[in-house]
Amino acid sequence: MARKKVKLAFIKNDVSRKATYKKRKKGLMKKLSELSILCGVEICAIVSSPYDIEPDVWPSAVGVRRTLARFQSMPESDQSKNMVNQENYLSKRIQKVEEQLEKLRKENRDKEMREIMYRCLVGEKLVIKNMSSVDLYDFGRFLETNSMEIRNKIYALKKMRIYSSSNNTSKPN
Amino acid sequence: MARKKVKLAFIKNDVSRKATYKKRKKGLMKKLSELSILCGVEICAIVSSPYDIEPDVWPSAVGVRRTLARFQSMPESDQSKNMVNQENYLSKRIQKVEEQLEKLRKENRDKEMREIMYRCLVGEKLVIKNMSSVDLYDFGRFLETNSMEIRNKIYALKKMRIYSSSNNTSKPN
DNA sequence: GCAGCTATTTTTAGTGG
DNA sequence: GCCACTAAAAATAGCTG
Repeated sequence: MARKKVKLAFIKNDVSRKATYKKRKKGLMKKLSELSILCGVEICAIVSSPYDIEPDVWPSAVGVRRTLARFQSMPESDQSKNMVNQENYLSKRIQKVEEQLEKLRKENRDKEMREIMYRCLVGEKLVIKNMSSVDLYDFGRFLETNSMEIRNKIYALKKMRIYSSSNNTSKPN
Repeated sequence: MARKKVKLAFIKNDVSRKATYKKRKKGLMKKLSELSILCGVEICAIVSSPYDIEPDVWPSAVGVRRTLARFQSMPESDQSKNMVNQENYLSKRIQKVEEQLEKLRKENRDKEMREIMYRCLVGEKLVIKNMSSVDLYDFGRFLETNSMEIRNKIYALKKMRIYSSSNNTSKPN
């Protein structure tokens, strides 16, 4: 699903088949994890491939057997309260770290916008011309939400320039 | 993953949890199908949810039993060798996210320094005066490691200013 | 509750080191 | 073979009828 659309058929090329397998297995495991965490459902999966001698199992041999047991309609229940706790604990940590990440990303974006602003003030007219459309869009939004602050800033800067240029002969060269 | 980023945590709202479950189960089944077709591997999955009385299985009850039979016929030690349990999987993700965080922090630092630089160029003399000693130290290091780039930048900026100010009457006011 | 819509996020095919 | 990157493709959260 990228760069090129692939046909839904066995990939003949050994190298790319293996590469695809590894990438997609990873993605699949992530999806399994997300579904079980988001919705609190019991899932198991087994992937037997020629690339790994042993099959990959989700979430664990025990979990698989447990879910299998239910599948075969034989009641057998909770032995892994412990695991659920760990799961909760770890997903909370992920959540926390991802929140930090998100915050930092926002800050980062803001700093970028500030840099662009200053570069404009400094006279780099090309800055905006060379921005990608996505960045331009963001910059527009940034300007909207910060217009007051920026106007004040620009005003202050102009005053400073006027002051400094009337002090020393600012005649270009 | 759309309209809004969702936190990786149990969805408390019953309605949206069910909706998410149905959408994601569909997506998961599609992914399972694609992986098995593209790479010719044997996969099975079982999803037991409170929303469906019968668990959903992929690819079919027969296929599941076949894969499971193979899985169960191997010694237990082998079964758990390749186990991808929540704990391992999630801690790997945490690790990765924390790496991203670190990278972003570095970028952030860099952007701050750039902002300071531009603010200096723009004429805000007070910037440096008001910096904390820690920041000043960092800024010094930033200047050292980027001096060449900065010198070039400043040179270019000076030329631009001269050009633009000799073009339009840059008389203050 | 469910089916369809899209803005947005996430996944991934191809690529180069 | 593995990792990081990026453009393109796919999945999906929140909405609407």
